[in-house]
Parts: sequence; structure tokens; C-alpha cells
Amino acid sequence: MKNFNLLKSVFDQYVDFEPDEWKSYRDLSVVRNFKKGDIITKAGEVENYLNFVTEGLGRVFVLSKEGKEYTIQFGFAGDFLSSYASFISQTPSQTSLQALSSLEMISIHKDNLEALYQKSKSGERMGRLSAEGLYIWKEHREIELLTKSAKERYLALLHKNPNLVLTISQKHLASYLGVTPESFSRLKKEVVLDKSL
Amino acid sequence: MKNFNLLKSVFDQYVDFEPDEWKSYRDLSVVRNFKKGDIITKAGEVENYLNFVTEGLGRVFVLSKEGKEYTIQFGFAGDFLSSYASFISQTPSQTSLQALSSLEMISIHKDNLEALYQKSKSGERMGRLSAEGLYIWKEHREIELLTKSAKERYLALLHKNPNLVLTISQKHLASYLGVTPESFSRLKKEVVLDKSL
DNA sequence: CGCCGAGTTGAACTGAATCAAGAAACGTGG
DNA sequence: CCACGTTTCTTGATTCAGTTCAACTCGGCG
Repeated sequence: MKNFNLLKSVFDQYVDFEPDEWKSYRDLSVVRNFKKGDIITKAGEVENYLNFVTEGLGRVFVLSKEGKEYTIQFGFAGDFLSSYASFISQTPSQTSLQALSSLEMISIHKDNLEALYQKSKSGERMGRLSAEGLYIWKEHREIELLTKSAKERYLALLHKNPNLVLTISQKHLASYLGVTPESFSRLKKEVVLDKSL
Repeated sequence: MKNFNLLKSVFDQYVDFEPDEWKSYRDLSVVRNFKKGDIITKAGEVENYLNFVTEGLGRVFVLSKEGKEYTIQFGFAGDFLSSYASFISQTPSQTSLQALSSLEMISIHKDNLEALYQKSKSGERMGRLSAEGLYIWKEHREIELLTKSAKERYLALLHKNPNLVLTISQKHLASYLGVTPESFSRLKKEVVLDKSL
């Protein structure tokens, strides 16, 4: 199937799976479909699945005490997208997972992944490399939040990921940058003005 | 040696090393000593070592464009402390590693660790579990930075890690909370006042 | 059509930064 | 062990980025 090929191509960048290791992963996975707006895992629940997006767009977000949403990750086709901290620790999640469009994901259950780790050295290796890669993302994000203003973070995002900025609603972009939609609207205007100088 | 026992006890919490796997790690490691203030790895360099603190105190920090320091991690005896993103990606580090007191660490070179990963499944597993644990830390930190005010972050730290607050200078604590020393000084005063109500 | 969520704009407000100056603590050398 | 200079911490006055609240526009879509 086409969607599994995408997943395979991602794995191939990291490890040399034996055919039977790949077959195991495939057999232990399920394909799941969601529609726009669906909450796939809710904060407070434990995330049971490691998901790989094959089609559509989703996000992971937190809700603050004041009731404001902050997006911590967007996931497009080709990305892993789960309440990952909850998945690996198997403790209740601080974050929720939501479909922002119709969304298809290949999902593997924690128990099945653990079983695969047990018997497959390449699986274990893939797990390590994924976690390391995600760590790097998070550290990068931490540094941006600490050292940059909202405007600088927007410019960095615009530069690094212009398609994301085009695809995603301002409301959700604002929640990712950590500002209110009002502030984001103003900030965006400033950036346009700056450029026209 | 006493310092290696501490490291062993940490490993034992995660994996069952065979005696010879543990011996490999031990043989491939070096003990390094630094004095207060030393910069161990400088931003711009590649981090070659995964370090485990056996004595003393260190930190990892970034320097912003405006020349301000932001601490992203403190490490006490029993903690791993490296410019970890650089270590795993073997690309120039955004962060610097510094001794905040006289500091002793057990350090393993990237090449040696990779060799160990190749031959040891438990080693690979340990690597995965460490990366996952560090990921959880970073995500937690991201959520705090996004959703909490400086004062709330200080209160959370005070609650979760009171000894850290007592041990570390206000200047460095401020740089970890992401505020200026001046703001931190005021914020601290407010917290004391709040409590005396 | 009419409504509803998304985006914009304005005015007032607030948490934290900046700049500046003084006080306390600290270590190093005489 | 004291005296000195240096860094750390505090306090005050001002400024600024971003929030809040409120009103208004726009574009879908039921």
C-alpha cells in the first residue's frame, strides 16, 4: 500500500530493517482515519499509540490553567505525531492530539512496539534514533522560546518552514508561537511593513 | 571506585547490563576533572563526550544574540550533563557546558559509545531510554515556558526542586527561568510576601 | 439569507526588560 | 586577618512587548 511505503522510506533513512522486522512492524500496526476537528487522544488519558501521519494534518496541544491552547507540534504526512511523552512514559498526557483536516495515520500500540523492541535490535535502534531526533527538536524549541521574541520566532518559522505558515490557520500558528491571535495579527503586519522598506 | 558505583546504580535502574557490557563502558570511559568556571564545551564546537557527573555542579547554557545567557540544564552528581543535542547529532553546539564548582565527570567518547551500541543490545536500549527521558524533560520545560509566567515557573521549581533553588546562585536561577536577575529579585520578594499572608 | 468562527483594529493595562545606582557578599593578595 | 576590587543582589524609574477587552469586518456554509 502506498501509505506504508511512505513509512518504509522514513525508516530506511535511519536503519536497515530485515524484511521480517519490517513485516512485524507492518503486521502489528493499524491504519486509522479521523475527520477534521476530532480529538484523538485527550489530555489526562494515556497515549497508547505511536502514530505516523500518511495523509492530512494534525497537531498536539496543551491547555493552560487559564483555558488557552498552546500547540506544541504540527504533523504532516511523513511525520510521527503522538502525545509522545505520555506514550513513552505510559502516564496520563498533558497534551491532546487533534486532527486539523481529515487525517490518516499508521498506528502501533505501545505493547506491540515493546514486543518489537525486545526481539529486534534494529527496532531498538530506530527507537533510540527517533527519540534523539525528537529531543533535538524540543531543545531547539526551548532555546527559541527562551531567547527570541514572538516576532523573531515568527520570522524563523517563516524562513524555515514557509509552507507550514501558509497551510495553518493564524489562530493555530499563534498558539504555536505562544501569543494571542490578536498579537499575531499585529506582528504579521509589522513583518510585512518591515519587508517593504 | 566510588564514582563508578554511582554510574552503575543509575544504569541498573534502566537495563540489565551483562558484566562484560558494563566492563566495556567502564574501559571506554575517562574520568575528567574541572574547576569552577571552566568552559568544558564551547558553543560552536562539537560535543564529543557524554558526561556523567560524579561530583560537583555544572550547567548547560546558550548565549542569545543580545549577549544574554540562558541556562537550559543544571547537573548534579548522578546526572548526565552534556551539550547533548550536539553530541547525538555531531554538529556544532548551540550550547556551552560549564563547571559551576569543582566538577568530576565520567565521560565516554561518541565513537566509543557508538561502538558499544553496535555490539550491545542493552547499550542500545539504555541509549533509547535515556533519550526518551530527556525528551520528556524538554517537553515539560517547553510547556512551562509556554503556559506559565516567570513567577509560576519559580514556584513550580521551588516546589519540585527546593534544593536546587538553595544551591544555585540567583543569577543562574534567573537565567534558567528566563528572566533578568533584576526581575528575579523582585519576583522572589513577591513570593515571600505572598506566603506571609 | 443570516449566522458564526476567523481575522483585524483600537485603547487601556500589565509583566518583565532596561538603565542606573547603591548595598551586600566574596575571594584574593598583601 | 584585614583591605581591596569584583561580582552579586537589590531597589527605583521608565519603557516596551504582549495581553485583554471590545467592536467591527469578512468569508464561508447551513
